[in-house]
Amino acid sequence: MHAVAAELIGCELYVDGAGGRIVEVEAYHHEDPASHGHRGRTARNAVMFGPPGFAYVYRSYGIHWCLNFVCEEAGVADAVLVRALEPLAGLERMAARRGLSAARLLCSGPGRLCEALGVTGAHDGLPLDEPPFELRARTAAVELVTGPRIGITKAAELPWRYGLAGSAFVSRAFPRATTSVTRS
DNA sequence: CAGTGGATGCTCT
DNA sequence: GAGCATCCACTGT
Repeated sequence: MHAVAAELIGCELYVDGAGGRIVEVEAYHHEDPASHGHRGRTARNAVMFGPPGFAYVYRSYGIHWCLNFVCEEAGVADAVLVRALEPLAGLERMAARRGLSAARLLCSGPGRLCEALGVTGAHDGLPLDEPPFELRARTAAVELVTGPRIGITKAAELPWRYGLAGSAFVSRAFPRATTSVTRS
């Protein structure tokens, strides 16, 4: 799961052609109290318990949608929350859906990103390697930043938030940033 | 800038 | 009935 999180930074994600480079994600482990999968399978999190490579989409605070990548084999509810993208394609459609034009704010947050890409509960359980999704692996090594996850109360100290070092499109700056370089 | 509070709906206790 | 893996507008410096 951490390997998947680190691997996703720098990849490109599109939904119906709109999207960009993944610059921020968070890892959620099945034994992690902050994870939706921690308390066992329910109607909402059922997709987390399925095979990897599928989208787990849930409603957040009654208002926003959040998109996760399911990791690990079926039965192990690990997932990676996609928190921010650097917009690269479909800028006009994303701006229209967000009611904004500032590229900076189009996809810099899990709720914003889903609104910009048009991701909703209808995408829950869909495979991420087939339309409307498109996922492109990165072609070069990237420099990673890690830090505590955002907006949670349980296990808030775990440094399981991953970012692309120096990106202006992360949802929030990484405090006390420690960096590391991945392989491509 | 930083900090606060409201919107809003669904899931789980 | 509480508690959210959020965002935005508004306040006061």
